[in-house]
This record gives sequence, structure tokens and C-alpha cells, in this order.
Amino acid sequence: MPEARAPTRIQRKNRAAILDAALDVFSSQGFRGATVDEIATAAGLSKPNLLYYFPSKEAIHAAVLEQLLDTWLDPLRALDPSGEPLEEILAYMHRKLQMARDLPRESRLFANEIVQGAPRIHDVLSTDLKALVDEKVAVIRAWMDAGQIAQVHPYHLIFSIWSLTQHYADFDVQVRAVLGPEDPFAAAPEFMETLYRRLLTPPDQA
Amino acid sequence: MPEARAPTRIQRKNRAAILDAALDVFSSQGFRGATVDEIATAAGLSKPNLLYYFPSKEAIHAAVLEQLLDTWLDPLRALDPSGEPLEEILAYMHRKLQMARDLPRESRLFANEIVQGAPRIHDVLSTDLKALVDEKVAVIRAWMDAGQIAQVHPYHLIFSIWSLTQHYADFDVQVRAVLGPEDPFAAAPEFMETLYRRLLTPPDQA
DNA sequence: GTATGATTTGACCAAAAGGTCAAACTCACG
DNA sequence: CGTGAGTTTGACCTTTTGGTCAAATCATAC
Repeated sequence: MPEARAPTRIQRKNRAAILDAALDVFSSQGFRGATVDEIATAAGLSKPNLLYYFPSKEAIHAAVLEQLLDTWLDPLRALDPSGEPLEEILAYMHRKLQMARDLPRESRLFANEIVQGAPRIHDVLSTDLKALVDEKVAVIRAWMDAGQIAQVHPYHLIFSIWSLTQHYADFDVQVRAVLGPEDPFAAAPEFMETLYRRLLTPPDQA
Repeated sequence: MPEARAPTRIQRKNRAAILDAALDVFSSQGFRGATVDEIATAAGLSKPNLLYYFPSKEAIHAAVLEQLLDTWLDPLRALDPSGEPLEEILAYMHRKLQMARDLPRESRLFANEIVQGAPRIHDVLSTDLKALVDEKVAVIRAWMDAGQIAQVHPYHLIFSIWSLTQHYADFDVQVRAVLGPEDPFAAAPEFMETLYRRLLTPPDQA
């Protein structure tokens, strides 16, 4: 493995190619189903060459996952406590939906990992993720208590946003099989906007 | 493999044990990640003994999946066109939520398969599943046109029920990591009931 | 242009995994 | 209680797979 010194041009190119190829393969086959050879070929490298850049399959997976987690929580982080409550939540939902459309591989990598019990990221979930969610739930609860949005279980509200948006990436093949030629992302935003407006509009504004 | 004649007592017992063990292993590791040895051990059999009952790993997987699909669509089939619209949809949602709670392994097996592109059940999705959904969408559309429930995209309505309910099974580990000791299924039914009542109650009844 | 470190690869290894088979064992039934 | 069908398994085979290594090739700074 190359030293931790300044990476060369070739190192940057190959590392990026490997991570991209690994995202492809891991997201469509899962960790155990992916083979180092397949990743190497997808990256345009030989297997020993790939192992020159990463010491093991585990290490590749960890690197891809770390890179993913880094950006995966950004939409929630961006929820602004000083914004207009309903619009903030809707904007968060739309950002997540964008990510499902634009980064489906990332979503599926994450789904694969969680469905199989999250053996490699359980810690991050119960520390970093939980902390972030707890923080934002406090914000949402304050909005509810102030009557700015309707009272619903805030954690389940967030789960619902995760589940509805990621469904379009993770279950893409099923959604398309049922929907036929219609683009899932054509009607999804409006449907979800309607759903959350009706759920969260406070009673006195109905 | 035993003949297709009347199965013996031992055959029934072992086949059942194998299918149950396979559901365990496939749902938590995916097809490629599961090993025949692991399934055999979980079923209390030796590997050659397991292969006496099923000719291959593929065959076991196919059997488990077929058994699953058989029951997976029952809740939707039971949607009654002559029932009270909103209550019918809520009842469907509750049946799906029950399944997520009571059959999480089945849900995760399904999720694993779909996330990885549904290589083995794509046909069923675009024929049987699509046909069933099309049929029920027609019913829902009629209810909407009659003003008995609010107008929303009926396909996305069904996707939302799938996604919200199965999330509690498929992403169980994440939900619990965020929620802490609280039982996810304690608040989920009420949350979802509220959500769909607000989404679907027709405007003139609001 | 050449020395030096970075990069690449063919050949190889050991472990894991799907599957086979003949021989041994068990069970149900007359 | 013996017999044939049904069941089980130890030993084995082949392929796949993660990973190693020494030797060869390449890039680039001097």
C-alpha cells in the first residue's frame, strides 16, 4: 500500500477508480457477494494491482462506506432550526429524494449493509446517527409544541422520510416493474409533498 | 432427492427445517453470502444430507422465495372493493405492518433480493405483482373518482405503504439504534394511521 | 538519459465453498 | 426379525476466492 505521504497523480486516479468500482459492485452484490476480482476488473486494474492500493477487501469496503456516511447525513444536518418549520421539513424530504435519484448506488450500499444487520456500521448508527437525529428531533418537537406543525411522533416522522425516499432507490427494480414505462421520479415529489403537507399542517390552519 | 411421491414423516420434518434455516441464513446474508454448510448446520443436518433433499443452493433459495411470495401478496389481495374505502386502505396498511413485525425474516429476504436487482424474481414482479397492483389501483382510483378518498397518485400510495411498513423490518437495526429502548412497533401503528387518515380524508370532510 | 521510487503483473498458495458418491445406517412393515 | 426403501455421512473432487511475492515495467526528477 502506498505511503500516507502526498499521493501521486496515479494514486489519486486509481484510488478513485477503485472506490467507484467498489461502490458499483458492493451496492449490487453486497459485501459477501462481491469479489475482489470483479472490483478490480470494473476499475480497469488487475487484482494484485488493486491490492497494492488497498490491503484487503474489507479495507475497500470500509473506505467506500466511510466516504458514503460522510455525505449521507448532510441533508438532515442542513435542517435549519431557524427556518420556517413545514418548509424546512419539506426541503429535507426533497433533498433526500434527490439523493435517491442521483445516488442510488450509495443508497443501495447502505440498504445492503443495514438489511444484513449493519455488522460494520452499527457503532456509527448508535452514536453519530443517533446523536444527529436526537438533535433534530428536539428542533421538530419545539416546532410542534409551538403549534407551527401538527403533533406526530417525531422519530417516526423522520423514519418515514428515510423510508419513502430511499424506497425509490433501493426498490427501484420493483417500482419500475409495477409502474411500467412511467418515470418513478416524475410523480414522487408531488405525492410526497402532498403527503407531508397534509400530515404536518397544524389543525388550526386546515 | 426424494421422489415426488407421498413424502415421509422424516421428509416433511427435514424439508421444513431446511426451509426455515435457509430463511434465516438467506435473509441475513443474501444469496451469495449464504453457504450451504451454514444452512445445513442451522437445520441440524450435514451438508450432503441437506443436498439429499434439495439438489442445489439455488433450489433451496427458489423454494424459500416461492413459499414467501405465496403469502407476501395476501394483504393486498384482501383489499375489498366493496368495503369502506378509507378503512380498507388503513386495514391493508395495518396488515402489512403486522407482517413486518411478525415476519421480519421474510421481509428482509425480499429486500435483499430486490436491492440486488431481483435477478431471480424479476419476472414475477412484472407479471403477477404488476397485475395485482394494477387491479387494486383501479379500485382505488374508482374510490377517488367517487370522492370517497382524496385524489393522490394511486401507485405511489401503494409504494408508500410498502416502504413505510417494510422499513420497520428491513431497517430494524437502524430504527432501534436511533430509537433506543423504545419498541418501534409501539408508536408505529398510530403514526401511520394518522398519516394515511390525513392524506386520504377527502377535502369536503376535512 | 539514467537512477530511483512507484506501479504493474504472472505465478502461486491456502482456505472456502458447491457438489458427488459409495458405503453405512435406520426405519417401517409384512 | 428380516428386507428393501429411505436416510445419513466421511471422504473426496473441483472451482472460486482472498491474498502474497518476486520480478518486471514505468514515471519522473535530476
